[in-house]
Amino acid sequence: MFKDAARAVPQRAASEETRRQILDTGLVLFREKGFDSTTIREIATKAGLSLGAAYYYFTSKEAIVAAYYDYVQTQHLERARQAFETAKTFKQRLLAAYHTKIDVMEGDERLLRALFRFGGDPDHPLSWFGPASREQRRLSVAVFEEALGNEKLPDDVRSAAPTLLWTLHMGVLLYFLYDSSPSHRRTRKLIDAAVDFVVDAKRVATLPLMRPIRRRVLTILEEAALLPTVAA
Amino acid sequence: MFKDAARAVPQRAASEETRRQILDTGLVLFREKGFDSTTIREIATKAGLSLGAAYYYFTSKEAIVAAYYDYVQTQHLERARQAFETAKTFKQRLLAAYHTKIDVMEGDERLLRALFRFGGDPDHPLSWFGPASREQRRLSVAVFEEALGNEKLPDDVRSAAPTLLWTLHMGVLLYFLYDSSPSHRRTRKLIDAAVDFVVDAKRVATLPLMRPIRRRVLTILEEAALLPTVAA
DNA sequence: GTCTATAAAGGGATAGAC
DNA sequence: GTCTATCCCTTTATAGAC
Repeated sequence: MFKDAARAVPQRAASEETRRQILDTGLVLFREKGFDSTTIREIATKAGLSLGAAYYYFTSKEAIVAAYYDYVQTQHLERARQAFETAKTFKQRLLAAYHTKIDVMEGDERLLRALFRFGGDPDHPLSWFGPASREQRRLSVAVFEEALGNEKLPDDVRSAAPTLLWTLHMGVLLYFLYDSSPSHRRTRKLIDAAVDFVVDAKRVATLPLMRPIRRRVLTILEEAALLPTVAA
Repeated sequence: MFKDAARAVPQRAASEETRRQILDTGLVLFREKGFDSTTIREIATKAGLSLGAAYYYFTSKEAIVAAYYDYVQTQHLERARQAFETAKTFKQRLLAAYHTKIDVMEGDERLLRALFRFGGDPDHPLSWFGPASREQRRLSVAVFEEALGNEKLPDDVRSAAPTLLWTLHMGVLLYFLYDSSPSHRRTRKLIDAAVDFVVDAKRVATLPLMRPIRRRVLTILEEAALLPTVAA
């Protein structure tokens, strides 16, 4: 994830091994004790390395968490695709897209909180919306693009939908982070309800009658640069 | 803002003066150099005090930024109320509520980014949604409650609206933080467009016909604990 | 209650030797 | 690639002046 997540692109297998060692150790500790309470010194020691060595592989503590999100992204795409194969309806595909994301992240809340922490600050390289994380975001949005499949949609909706679904997904993640219900039941329920809403909204928004209103809303969002621009 | 924003409730006027001195100096430096690059040592020195004195008044660096948000809150309420006095329509009141918030914060983006940074992490005392900031949030929502004025609204809408408007306001703030257009023109335009949308949405949502759908959506949000519960 | 001076623990990040 | 040493910072703590 993000610029400088790794300082070195390791050349040898041994080096790749060391990197993985630091990452895994770091994740274990982050999960156990949270982000703040875990020190790089501790990670390095537990991984059998010196402090400096850890910094050779990761430019900062955050970079370790960022690398974790790369993993989440890969996993999400993989699991979602798998689910898409058997999902018949649009609704089922949407449900799969959202639920698989939570599946991947379940158990890692403390870690994710650390990640989320830097998201709001545009100055920060780990910002959710900043230029440094563009590629990450693109991959994240792409899953929702795949979820649309070959659903018949007006052009403007098709081009806006992935970003809108991704935005909803950010909201769900935020909810997830605060959700202390057993097995994240509340998050699961919220996803189900949200997907129902999306399906309804899609039905209404794609009515020919609704085109002018829809265009007006989408134009506002485009002008605000909140959506990729549609060719007029 | 938040628990422990100030360690001491000052007793003497002189002491209040010192506190203000630290706060002001801190804000100047934060604005100039950002949050990370400013040290408490520097704040203390420039304010003509010892390091210990700074810590006597503020438990942490964040606490200084948090104190700034107290000021934003106070200013927002004051300016919004002033604008409400001359605002005739619902739309004008909404516009006032959103624009005055930006008015107060304009020029302080770097500072706000530092604040925002901790918002997403529920473990953090400065979280936007956590229990520690409950009172702050209540005050922040209250402005939007006042914006509703004596507008005629169904009970369920009236009780949900302030929180919904506040949520929109959080979105606007996020946009604001990323908005580098001159004079934040884009943010201003977005607010105008969003308020138009809200006014339309209100019109539609309060149609007697829409009651069942409205109830369904509000119930989902209530069950997700995203809204204060309405008496059935 | 307000503040100075000072020390020390602890951790992020970096420089430079090997 | 890896290590040690070091810097600088936050934060806590303490002793005492006024």
